[in-house]
Amino acid sequence: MPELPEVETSRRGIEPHILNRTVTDVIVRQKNLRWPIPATLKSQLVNQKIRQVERRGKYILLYTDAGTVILHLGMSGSLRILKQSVPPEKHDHFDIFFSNNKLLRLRDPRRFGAVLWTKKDPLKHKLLCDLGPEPLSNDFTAEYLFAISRKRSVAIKTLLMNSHIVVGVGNIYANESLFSAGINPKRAASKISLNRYQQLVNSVKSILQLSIEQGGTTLRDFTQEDGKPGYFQQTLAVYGRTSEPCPVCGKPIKKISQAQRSTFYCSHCQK
DNA sequence: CAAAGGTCCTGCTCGC
DNA sequence: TGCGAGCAGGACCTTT
Repeated sequence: MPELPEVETSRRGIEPHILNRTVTDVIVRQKNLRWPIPATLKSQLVNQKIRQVERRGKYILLYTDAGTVILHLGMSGSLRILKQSVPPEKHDHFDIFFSNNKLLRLRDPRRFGAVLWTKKDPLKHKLLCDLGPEPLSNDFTAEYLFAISRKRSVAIKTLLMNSHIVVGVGNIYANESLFSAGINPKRAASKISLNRYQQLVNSVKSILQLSIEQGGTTLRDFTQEDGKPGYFQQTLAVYGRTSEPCPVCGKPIKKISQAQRSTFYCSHCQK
């Protein structure tokens, strides 16, 4: 489910319910996610107040005075705020209970997500310390992408999805951004001009920003039991549209595989 | 061989 | 030769 817009929307959705609330209990039903949920998490977290709810890339960070919970939603994870009386379902692996009779519940059928705990600055954690810039920040520029790509033979789409280059651009938005910028996803990253990188950076920023705004409207109420994401109902130009007409030129959208992910593009509009 | 919104890890090649 | 960077492929899982 989650690309950056949904992770950010999830962060915004849970924040008002848990900020400054005290953890009263932690329940782990299935500890085997991407990595095991630490056995000591409950003893570390209970009685702590959530001091900040932040995001770095697709990681959500719950800061307390004792340490920080690092959450990742993987491919299929979602977070809900629920009353404590709501019974868990099959893939509800992890709950944090709060003093306001609510709980934060992680559901993740494929279990590619993660729940970790660190006592040090989470931005120095192994998984976070080498991440690239936030795509919506001023650090993500055409000059940056141009410079970092000079010796890269990988396809631009693969580069764009590399979280060590820039965080938060998942498969949907890599496809959509490249279409919007008119760049062929197979093009070697080293063979793209500064001007075209400017187009790409503009596209990434505007598409992610729009998606966050849409996610914000559809995911606003996290207290409901079915907080289903809806932002991807938005009109996508190429993603998932194999053989459909390109919205610009009408030629059929092509589907190929790159780095074991599906790529959708228009061979006429994207060079 | 099915594909799905993620990304870490391993092992290889290449260039200095 | 040794070393690091870059890269491809495999791995992790369940559901439709």
